[in-house]
Order: sequence, then C-alpha cells, then structure tokens
Amino acid sequence: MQADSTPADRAPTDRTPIELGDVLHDLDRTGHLPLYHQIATRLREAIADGTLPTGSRLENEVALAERIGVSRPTMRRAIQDLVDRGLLVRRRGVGTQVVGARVHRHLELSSLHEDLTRSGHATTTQVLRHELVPASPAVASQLGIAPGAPVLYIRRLRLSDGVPLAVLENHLPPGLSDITPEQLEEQGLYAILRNRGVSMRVARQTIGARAATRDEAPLLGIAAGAPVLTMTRVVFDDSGASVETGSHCYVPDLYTFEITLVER
Amino acid sequence: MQADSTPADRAPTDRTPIELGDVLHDLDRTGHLPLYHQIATRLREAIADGTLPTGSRLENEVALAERIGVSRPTMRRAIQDLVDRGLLVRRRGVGTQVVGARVHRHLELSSLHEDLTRSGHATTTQVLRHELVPASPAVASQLGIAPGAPVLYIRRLRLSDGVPLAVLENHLPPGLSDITPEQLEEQGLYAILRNRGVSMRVARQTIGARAATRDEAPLLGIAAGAPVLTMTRVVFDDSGASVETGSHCYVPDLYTFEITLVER
DNA sequence: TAGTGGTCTAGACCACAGC
DNA sequence: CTGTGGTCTAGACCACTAA
Repeated sequence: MQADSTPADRAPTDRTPIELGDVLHDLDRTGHLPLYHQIATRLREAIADGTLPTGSRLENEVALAERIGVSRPTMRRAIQDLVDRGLLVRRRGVGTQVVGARVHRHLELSSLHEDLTRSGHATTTQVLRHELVPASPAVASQLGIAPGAPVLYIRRLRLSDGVPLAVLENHLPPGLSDITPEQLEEQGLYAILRNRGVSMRVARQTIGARAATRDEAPLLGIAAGAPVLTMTRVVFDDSGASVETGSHCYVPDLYTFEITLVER
Repeated sequence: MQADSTPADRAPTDRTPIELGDVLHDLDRTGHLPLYHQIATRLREAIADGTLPTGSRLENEVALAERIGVSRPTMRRAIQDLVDRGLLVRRRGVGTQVVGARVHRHLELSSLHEDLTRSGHATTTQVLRHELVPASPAVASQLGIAPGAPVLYIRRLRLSDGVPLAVLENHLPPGLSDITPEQLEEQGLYAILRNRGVSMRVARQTIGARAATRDEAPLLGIAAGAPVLTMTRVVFDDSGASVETGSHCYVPDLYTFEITLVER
C-alpha cells in the first residue's frame, strides 16, 4: 500500500523546512564555477539522494541565502534552475517544494552517442556512407549555404551493446567536410565537433514517426514498414551559423524522447 | 533623446546595432505586467516582423537598459528570455545577434486542442469512453494515489477539419472525476481544467512510436500496424500533485513535435 | 497579520573577444 | 586597449497566501 517514491504519502502537514546547512557548506568562491551553479548542483544531488525527499519544503530563499552567505539573487538563480528542470515548484506566499525524486535527465544538446555511453552502454558505429555531395535545396537552406555547394554526407548505423538502434544521416557544411570515417567509427559526431572547437548552442528538432524503408529495415533488424521514430535537427553555433543537419530514425522499442515542460 | 540615434546614419550592416528606441518606447510601468516581460514581448515582435532581421546585432545591454530607463538586470532578463527561446545568441566580448526570423512556436504546456485552434483549424472531439475505473498500479503510481482508487478514464477521438488526427486516453484523479462527456465534446481537457482553477505547472512527457492497434487503426483511418506517434504525459500542479495522466497516439503524417534546445 | 516568492534598482568586478 | 556579456552584491517594495 505504501509507494514511497510517489507523492501519495506526502504529508500535507509537514511544514518544517529541511535543514540545508550541510548540503550547501564550503562553496568554492575562488574557482571558475559560478556560485549559483555550485548551489544548484548540490540541490540537485540532495534531491537525487533523498536528503530532500519528494514533497519536502525548502527554507525560504532569504534565509537560505543568509545561511550560506550569498546574496538573494544568487540563491534565487540557483533555485530557479531546479524549477526550470521541473524538480521544484514555487508558490508565492507559500514556499518551495520538491516535486519529484525520480531520476530524470533533461533533454539536452547531446548526441545519441553521448546519451548511450553515459547510461553505461557499449556503443559502436558503422559508417555506411561518407561522401561529398552537392547540397540539395533543402539542405542548403537548412545550412544557410548556396544550393549545389559541396557538403559532407554521412550515413551511420549506431548499435548499443551490439543491437542496431538507429540509422543516422547527417550533412555537414564545407568547413567541416574533412571529418574522416575513422573518426566517426571511434567517437560521436558531437565529440568530434566539440574537439574541433565548434560550440553548438541552439538546436531545432522535429520528432515524428513513419514506416521503415526497405533500405533501413534490414539494417535495424526490423520488418520493412515497421514503425520507426524519427528526429530531424538543425544545430546552430555561437554566431547563429548552421553547424550540422541530421535526419535520424530509431527503433521505437529501444529509444524514446523524454521532455519536461515547465509553465513559467 | 540621443544624439547618435539619428535615422540618417543607420546602416543595416551586420556590425552596427539596430536602433531599438522605437520598439521599446512607452512601457507600462503601473500595470501588472512585469517590465522584463513587456520588453521581451516587444523584442520577439520586432524579430517576427523584421525590424530585427536575422543576423542583425542588438545594442549592448547596458546601453539598451539606459536608453529605455530600466536597470541592467531587468533588460538582461528580457534578453535572456529570447536566448532561452533560441531567437538570440550572445557571446561575451562580442555581442548579441538574432539567430532566426522564422516563425517558431515553443513547445509549451498546451493541449492538442489549443494547438489546433490556435493554428486556425476546426477541431472536433468524439468521446469514445467515459467511465470510472479502479486505478491500475501504473496509473495509481503516476497520479500519486492508492491503487484501486476510482479514477475517471476517458478516451477521445480528435479530428482536425474533419480528419481523424489522434486517439487520446486520459486518467483523472478522484477530485476531477466529475467532468462530463458534454464538456469534453465542447472544449479541450486543458481548458476545462483551467476553468476549474487547476494550475498546471510541470509536465513530464515521453515521445515514442509504435504500430497502431486493430482498435485504433479504423478510428484513425489508417491500416492496423501502420506507424503512430505516441506521447505519454503526467502533469503536476502548483503543489506538486498529479493532475492528469495521458497516453495519446497521433497519425504521424499529420502531427509532429517541435522542440528548440538551447545550451546554457 | 506574518511570511513567502516576484520584481526591480544601482551599482561593482571579472572573463573574454577583437583591434 | 576597449567593449562586450557573465556574475554578484545589498538592499527595496510589492503581491499573494495562509493563519
């Protein structure tokens, strides 16, 4: 009858805030990590390890700021970070409460390769195609270059623990067309780009579904016409220039997208 | 006001910042709308209508704040709002640039019904089922109630301009189980909830794909086994309590999810 | 009424990019 | 070097909630 990870057993009468002096002690004030970031990280850890249980209340932000010796805006920014992630809920006149203790990774600007290795899976990649092609009008428009300009087209099969997971198609603009198949077998595209100093900042994604083509089905080990989950993406860097455009399809039994939305 | 803001010398190059005195004039300082929100809205409009073209630069935030008579943090917060939406890109030591002028709606806490009517489609709903059922362990866990407690189960077919678009299944906790089929035919679930004073704050969504069941296929006008796009969702209110859980499937040719991610 | 978060101000110093 | 955004401070007043 008891499910201790659900909000069901949250005691509405539990009004005493959790003591956070221990969690937030000893911040690094000389290093290069912003204070608000250090505080937010500690709070996230406290929620993850149960120090701040689901439904518990935080001290008010003014007292919290005083306790650890930062200004109120700094403490506020840290708390807001967790609110944006959907871990805390704030109500004026009431206080700040923990929403959920469950593990939840925010959908972020990461690649499939990074997602998999972070979750402890052995990732392998087969480069199916790797060639310079003239940019189609659609690709040229997405990359912000002239149609017909040479772009690097790559097509990869991504496996997790030996099981086919996704077919990844990407187009890269001329400045990045010297990436080699060997690099792509070794690491994810995003790791390669980051190592080259490319700073990816904004990604626009569209998620949908369709039937697997006769070409994709044998690669993914599914029947032709079976459903696949699709994601197309255009990534922009610091200066607003397109860095990469991708069109991927995933085996739906093995991959889903998780998103947390917060009303501000 | 300023000597350097004469319209004559405004050159629309990439280097010279765009004059924003006109866009940001006459803010309402007495009303209930926060200043940063008013500023952010005007900036979004300026990008949408081309006053701030793609690639153009903004004045630096200190000057901008002075020009319209707000503090720097207030102006900064307004600009950050657009950065979070993927409309602006900022680089330390360089400046702030417009990324894209294209129309783009942020994925937000809205319902399918609201999405459709906002984009000008005629929306109709058929209530297929509407009954009190004992909560399964999975639903009970999501809603944070005891297994077996009575929950309202509804199943609807949503049509856009007369074309079947999605099958929507939802479970509602005991406090909301008096919603009637008539209400559900007339308006979206979210509109009903908002009218009842429910404040939805956090939604956790999972997007995937699967084959349509023999049950769903005729409703959606597709073949059994054809791909459908799926979304399951749990919504929480102000206090962190679950408000609703839904399991929807969409015709993939007619519906996709769009998301903008921003690296902070 | 007391306590909470929401907003706003007017400064300060720093890190980084480009000339 | 100058100019930019990134961070941080120490206050202030207000709106809302609950007792």
